[in-house]
Amino acid sequence: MRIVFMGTPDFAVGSLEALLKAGHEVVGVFTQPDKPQGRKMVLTPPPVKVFAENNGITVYQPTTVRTEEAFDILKSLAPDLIAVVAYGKIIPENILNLPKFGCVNVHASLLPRHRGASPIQTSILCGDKETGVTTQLMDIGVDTGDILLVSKTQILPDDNFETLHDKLAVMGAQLLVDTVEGLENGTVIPKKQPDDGVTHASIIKKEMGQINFNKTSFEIDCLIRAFTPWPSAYFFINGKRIKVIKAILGEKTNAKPGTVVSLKGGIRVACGGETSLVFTDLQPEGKGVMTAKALLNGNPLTEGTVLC
RNA sequence: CGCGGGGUAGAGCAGCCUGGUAGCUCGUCGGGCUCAUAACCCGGAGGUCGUCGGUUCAAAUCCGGCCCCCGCAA
Repeated sequence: MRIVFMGTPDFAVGSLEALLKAGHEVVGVFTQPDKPQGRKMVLTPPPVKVFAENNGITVYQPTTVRTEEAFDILKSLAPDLIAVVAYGKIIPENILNLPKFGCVNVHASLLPRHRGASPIQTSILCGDKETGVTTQLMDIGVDTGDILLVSKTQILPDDNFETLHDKLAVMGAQLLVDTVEGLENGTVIPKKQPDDGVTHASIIKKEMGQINFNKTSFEIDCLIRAFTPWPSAYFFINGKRIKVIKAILGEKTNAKPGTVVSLKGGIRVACGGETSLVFTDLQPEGKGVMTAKALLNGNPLTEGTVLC
């Protein structure tokens, strides 16, 4: 099948690769423009662009696809289907209606749950036990299109954004190939999304990573796992930001939330609901990731200190 | 030229301003104590102080170049 692929980050690369391996003819790739990145603000191409170029596929990087120019390009590519995976732009109606099989999107949640920008983080943040990937036939709304196929998986207690992201990227790639095949031979029937169970996953802001010790240890642990490795959950010691990379749930305590109750096996802090959380791996600003024990070697912290 | 922290023993840090003996906590090795211990006591090993050059009788420390790591911002 003639396919135009739209996608940007790592998450999308596997899907593009899978389409190629499945023997589809990817006639063009749309991805976000190169952006300055990192400490030196070096102009960096998105992962999908790098992969596409290495495979000899023409890459287009319009600032927006809401132009006649972009539409004309797509028209001339004459795709049977457009595959959209974490592209980062909203596709206008005229493009949605262009390909014979429409625009198929891979979304990293079980729609209609967690529609929107950050399904992976939000599913962990909410403490979901189960998640997955969904392919949908895109319509005008954000992630409101008819469901094509679904693939489920568990969220393990020690899954963080990175591990879950990688897992879902692989599942998503396979699901996309299956979906395309199913549409082609007519075995996949679009199904309207149910009206109940709709939730939204908002854009992640760094401030959302600040730990509120009044929440329960489970809620805080979910925040840590959802935000690792980016943008990280954090708190402050003497005005210095400390990122929490990893924590484990601790025993009950009736100490005031935020109080350091023990330094054995990690930094054990009292949380809301008489729970406690043990920070085991942390990263002070300007430093690398280190174990709680290492942090304590050079930064004497006493039991009873109240963090915020 | 975006802002900033840092590179000293296996780990985390101090020492640098006010040049001259290499320090602390943890780990590690050996010994001791204890019913016992992530406990305690005694003892030991382990460092070209990121790199190159300069100043000096003398540089971890002062000066200049370079490499690398990280936080913020984007």
